[in-house]
Amino acid sequence: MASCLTERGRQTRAKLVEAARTVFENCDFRDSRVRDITKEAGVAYGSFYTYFPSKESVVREVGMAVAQEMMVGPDAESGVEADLVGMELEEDSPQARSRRVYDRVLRANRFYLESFARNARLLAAIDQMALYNDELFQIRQDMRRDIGERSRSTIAHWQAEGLVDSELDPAYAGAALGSMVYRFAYTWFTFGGDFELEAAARNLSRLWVQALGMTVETELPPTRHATSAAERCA
Amino acid sequence: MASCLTERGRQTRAKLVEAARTVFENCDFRDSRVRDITKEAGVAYGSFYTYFPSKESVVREVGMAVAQEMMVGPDAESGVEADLVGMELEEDSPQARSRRVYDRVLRANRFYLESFARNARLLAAIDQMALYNDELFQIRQDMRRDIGERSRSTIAHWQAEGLVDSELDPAYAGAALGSMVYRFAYTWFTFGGDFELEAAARNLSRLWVQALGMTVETELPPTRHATSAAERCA
Amino acid sequence: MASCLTERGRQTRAKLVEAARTVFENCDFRDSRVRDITKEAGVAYGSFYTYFPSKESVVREVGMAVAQEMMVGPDAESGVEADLVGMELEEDSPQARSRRVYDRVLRANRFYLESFARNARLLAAIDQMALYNDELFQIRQDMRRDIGERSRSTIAHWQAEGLVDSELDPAYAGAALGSMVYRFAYTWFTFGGDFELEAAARNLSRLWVQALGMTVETELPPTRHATSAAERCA
Amino acid sequence: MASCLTERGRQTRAKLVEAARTVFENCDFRDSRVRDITKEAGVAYGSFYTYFPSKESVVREVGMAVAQEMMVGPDAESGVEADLVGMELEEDSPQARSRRVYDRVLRANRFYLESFARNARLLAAIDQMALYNDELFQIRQDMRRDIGERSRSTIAHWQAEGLVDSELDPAYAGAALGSMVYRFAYTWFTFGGDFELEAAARNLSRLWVQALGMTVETELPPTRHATSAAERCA
DNA sequence: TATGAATGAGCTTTCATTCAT
DNA sequence: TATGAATGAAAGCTCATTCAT
Repeated sequence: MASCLTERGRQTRAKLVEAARTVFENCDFRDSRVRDITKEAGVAYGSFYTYFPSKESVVREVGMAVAQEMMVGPDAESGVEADLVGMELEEDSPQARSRRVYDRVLRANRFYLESFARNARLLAAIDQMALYNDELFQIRQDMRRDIGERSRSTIAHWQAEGLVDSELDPAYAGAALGSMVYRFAYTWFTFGGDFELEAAARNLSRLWVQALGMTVETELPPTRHATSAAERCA
Repeated sequence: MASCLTERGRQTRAKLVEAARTVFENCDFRDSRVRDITKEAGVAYGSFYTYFPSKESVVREVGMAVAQEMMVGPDAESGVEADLVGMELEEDSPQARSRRVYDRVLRANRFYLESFARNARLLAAIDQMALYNDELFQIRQDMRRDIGERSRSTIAHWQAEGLVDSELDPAYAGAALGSMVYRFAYTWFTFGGDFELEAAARNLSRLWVQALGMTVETELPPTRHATSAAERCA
Repeated sequence: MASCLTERGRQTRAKLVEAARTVFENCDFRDSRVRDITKEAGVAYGSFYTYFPSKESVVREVGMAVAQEMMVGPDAESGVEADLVGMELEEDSPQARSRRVYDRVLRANRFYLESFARNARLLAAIDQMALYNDELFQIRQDMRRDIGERSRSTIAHWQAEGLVDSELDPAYAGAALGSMVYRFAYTWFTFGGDFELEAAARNLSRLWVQALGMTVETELPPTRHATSAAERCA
Repeated sequence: MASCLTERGRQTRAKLVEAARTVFENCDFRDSRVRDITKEAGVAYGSFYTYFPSKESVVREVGMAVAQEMMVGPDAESGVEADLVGMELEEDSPQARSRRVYDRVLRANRFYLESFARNARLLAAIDQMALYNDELFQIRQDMRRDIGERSRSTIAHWQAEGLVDSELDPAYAGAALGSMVYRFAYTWFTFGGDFELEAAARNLSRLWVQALGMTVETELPPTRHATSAAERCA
């Protein structure tokens, strides 16, 4: 596709895609006008249709790009599984393993929250579009299926190793924990909330591993504990 | 308001609200035409404006009604806290308390999932509309703040009693666990998933209490364990 | 028409006509809703159509009523001629006659301005409606023809008597002087102006008779002369 | 503004303005549909909104253009004052001055009637729109104020020179004589009338100067005098 | 390719009129 | 008669898409 374009054409196209991202972040794509995109890109109105057959098509392009971005590095959904693949090969004491799991989970979640922060508006937009855009719906569902399967298998492995509560169904647990991280981030960045990134990553990770039945040793006293101390004694 | 209308008027209005619900479930309210609503309700186009000053206003009405429905009974967001208020008054052994917490959490989550199942499409729609409808945004944010505070205070109490991991920040934990249940349900009912209600409720509840550091005794072997058994040995 | 109605019916109808007047005074009849009229009248929406086949019809009724009112007493258009009919029968010196003409003109104009003040909004509305309402156009044109003819004949008589400049064409003069009074009043009451009724009547009348070539003896120093004195010497 | 458009755009815009003029002449702007204008202009419906943000805005444009046209040359309202500015500098006998005043008044009125004849429908329309269009109302009122002041000051000067009846209040006289000419023209061209332009100009001018107390020497026997001769003896 | 004017289907809202009670 | 809900034909405005230059 890109190969059919001249250099100049490729640049114009890129400007349009970039502009579309910006515009979609600021207002729902239903409220985004082709005019807004071309203005943002600094190209003529008509040029949009030189590169895209319709407004829908640019949505698809942007949507897929964002999905891709969230998928690379730590996992797109829970921010955990992708990075954990292969972990079970290492062998040592349960405590040490738990600790290492926690560390990785923490790293993954930190990364995920950072990514999310950058793309929050767009992710929300994409998620929403999936509700009425068949193509995005499909992408979303595939992603989900994929991630679900990976989570399930990872957790199942850990169960086999006795690292994780065997009472849990790995399919449910994977979906639930992925949901936890995703929705926490979504809510925070969409509706606002008095949270900090590091504290969020630590708390989410702690909940994550404990939920599966692992124990986590004490860390430094969390940042915001002081505030809740008053409450505890009230 | 309803008192200003004749019986016939009240009926027509009700038909319109009901129709709006149906329509909003099937397509985004941006794609919902006033025509769709009146057709669904079986009334003339103009009659819509006899009862609502604008399309927006019926959204508000439906949105608030749904929010109300989800708020009654167990809590709207996490499906847990509302039902747990007052629990800390009872006194007995930690195990017994944990058990009782788990039971209540389970009951709350079961109820929540059932409610969600009934209103899934609409809830998704409302959630989405909140992104570009100021009024719904406000409702949503208020709900969230309210629920967040309740979760936080419940968890803080449990921490004070030594029932819950004191390392966690109750504000983060409350938001995260609420997100887990909400998003699990949302995803399941919106995008589909091979889950069962009872199993979902049990798994979510187990994750919920364990995440907070409580231990839960073994139950009957979960329904779907057989399936994953093969996996465990693979 | 009225005879086909019961007493109660006649009252309701009257209330509606009165309400229509009020409404038309406050906003252009195109902006007046049937709803406004029935609300003002304190009757049910549907009752309007019990008495009038359409919104247009009530306009006609109100319009004709107002036209009638302005026609009685001194003349509708110039505020002069009607009252002057028969004057030529009296015989005496030109000065005395001029004086009497002026007095009558003054009286007529005073009356006219007073009537106009009461009905200004409505008169403006009617005048405007005549532009696109055939029936009112006809009424207006007939009125005009009638008045024109009367003015013309009065002035022609005075010319025959040597009272009025024989150089003027009575048809043009009649139309012009009628226009002067009408438009002065219209502008004043519609767009506002720093005028007083008595001063206006005196000035208009003086202009009126002088325009026709009659001389008017000096009166008391006019009210607002002081202001213009400064100007005169500037 | 016009500079932002391509040549083609300028043409289309001009076609629309012209079409709007035509349409407004034939029916009240409330009855004028955007569709009528575009059809008259021979362009697509949507093109209207390429050049005007609303139906209202084209009214403003047309209204101001017409106001401008009537303002240039002799005065917009009375058709007199503008042309008379500076006259008082010349010095000679009262008769000669009166004569010159009359000549100028005549010239001004002739011009005014000619202009009015060309734009009659539109002027009526604009005048009417001013009743419910705030912007036009303002334009109208400003014009009026401006003209009123000029008339007043001119007449005041003449009074100081002893050329005009000092009994009159110049503010009233200015407004009244302006009204006379305007309304005579309006009525004639709107409702019809058996008048001729030259005769109208002469009669109006004679009335104008005589009203102010100036005397005008006899002219050639007026055109239509024959007709009224029969009357005079009747 | 790039441009921006041209197009018209489609949407919300209004409101005169009708009609069932 | 009185009532007020029901009706649906317009109308203004938007904006994705097309097209001529």
